[in-house]
Amino acid sequence: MHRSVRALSRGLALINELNASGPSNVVQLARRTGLNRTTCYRLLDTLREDGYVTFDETNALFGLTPQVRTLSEGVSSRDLSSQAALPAMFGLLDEVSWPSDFGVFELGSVLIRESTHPFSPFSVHRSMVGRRRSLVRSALGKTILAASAPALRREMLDLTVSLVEEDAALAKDRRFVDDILSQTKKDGYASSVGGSEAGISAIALAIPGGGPVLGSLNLIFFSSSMTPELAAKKYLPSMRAAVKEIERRWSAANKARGKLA
Amino acid sequence: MHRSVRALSRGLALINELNASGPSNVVQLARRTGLNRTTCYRLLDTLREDGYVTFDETNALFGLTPQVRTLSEGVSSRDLSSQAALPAMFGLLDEVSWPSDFGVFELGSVLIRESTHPFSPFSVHRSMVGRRRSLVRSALGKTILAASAPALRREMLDLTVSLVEEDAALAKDRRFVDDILSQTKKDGYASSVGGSEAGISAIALAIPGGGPVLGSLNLIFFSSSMTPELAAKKYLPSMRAAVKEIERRWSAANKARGKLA
DNA sequence: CCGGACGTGTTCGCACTGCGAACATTTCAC
DNA sequence: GTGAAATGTTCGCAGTGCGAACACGTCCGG
Repeated sequence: MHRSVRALSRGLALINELNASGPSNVVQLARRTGLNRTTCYRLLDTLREDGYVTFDETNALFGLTPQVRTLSEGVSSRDLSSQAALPAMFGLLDEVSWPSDFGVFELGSVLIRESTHPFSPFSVHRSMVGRRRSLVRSALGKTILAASAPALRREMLDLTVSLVEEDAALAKDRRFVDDILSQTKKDGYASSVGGSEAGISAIALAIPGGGPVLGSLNLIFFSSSMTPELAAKKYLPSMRAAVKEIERRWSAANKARGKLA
Repeated sequence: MHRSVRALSRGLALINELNASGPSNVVQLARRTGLNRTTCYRLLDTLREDGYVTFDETNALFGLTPQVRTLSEGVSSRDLSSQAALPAMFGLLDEVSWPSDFGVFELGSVLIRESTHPFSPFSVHRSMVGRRRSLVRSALGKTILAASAPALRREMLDLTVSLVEEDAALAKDRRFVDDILSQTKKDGYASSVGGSEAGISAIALAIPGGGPVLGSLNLIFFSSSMTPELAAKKYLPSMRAAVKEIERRWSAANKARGKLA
């Protein structure tokens, strides 16, 4: 068995933090990552030498350079669902201005695969892709649950119970889950208010895609600017169109793949 | 002075390699990064524990997970020019199917900021963002040169001479540079055949954006499928429309920014 | 059938890397 | 003008991370 390399984990945590919070000074970074301040200096210097980080001398701020994208850029090309989703999400962003995320079920929660957060004038977050949302509390998760066949749904909930500690109780609560299902089916969409973060609401649609549900698409907005009901009234048609387009691209991509194989 | 942390640099090199080449076995990774094989195991195990890497046991292949995008996703949101470019590039991809890159001049060469490579059915490369192209040999670079005012152009070339060893001779060659300018101005676009990679051609347009040139946009295609002249005939109108849209979004974004400041 | 080329996975002792307490200095609020 | 909170640097030592070496499976050509 190989031991793990502490210095690498720590360096990546730093990049993560810089990415999530933007340019920061050393003390902030040290506090938020829990690292010793000197250790931060050393790691940041390394990242700077390698071209991933810049240092603004006048304000003593460290920030990421576009080069960090050499670490991840190729990943999405392997993922057909994301490839299908992102172009449609840009279309949606053009129409409604609010950001949206595309997520898939994985290991008991929803993994966000693509996002137009960085491109929306109303975005609060910097980084969404790779983060997770609750299966039973987020709009993204609830709509996937409601769109799945009962047997598959059971499996998903079981996974949540065993893998996601903070959702285990809710996922076991039959009543709670049934309420999600009936509410979502009645409305035709799922919603959440202040779920992942105070002041932020979302509505979401599942992407059926033929077989087992592909994933789901949400739309994020400020709770103060409108209720989920109003958002649904204004934006559901656009979202439905986006879902349709994702399904179209998805099946087109699959067909192209079939030819190769 | 802080010394640098070798383990971190090595780990990042591994991610880079995985990103550029896709899932690989340990020996390939060790060879390509120049690391000891055991060191690779140790670093990869660390990355796996942290969720950045998966291991396919049956084929003994290591690959990146979508989580690596938590390292970089937020970066583009700070960069207005990229924010303006990507949506337009998706539109272009929809029309022509060939991938394109958006690049800006930096430190004597062109830094690729956005790319639709991962989304094109014809893409050869996995990862383009963050890589660099020659100022004097790539289509992307030549069109920026031709679109810049003489004084600025001189400065750019000087930077290239002093910072980019392999281009220094060409950048100093007055005749060579003049040829680039007259050719590009005559055609209305710049091109390259097999410049960065054998069998790959490109044509490119500058994005003026009012003041000093914003950057440039290229279109990539197989040299065997058509000549640059033919590509220009077929695709220049679409590219020009994309350039227009980028400029539009750019000035809109700047206006919005002005209001905040 | 056997050697040797090439792959995977693991062990372990030691050197040197990376750690962080401690110190010097500046900035700023009150 | 004084204290609280930054930034930036030094340096001796613990222990992390290193990689040579080992064990094993598989494929291929002579």
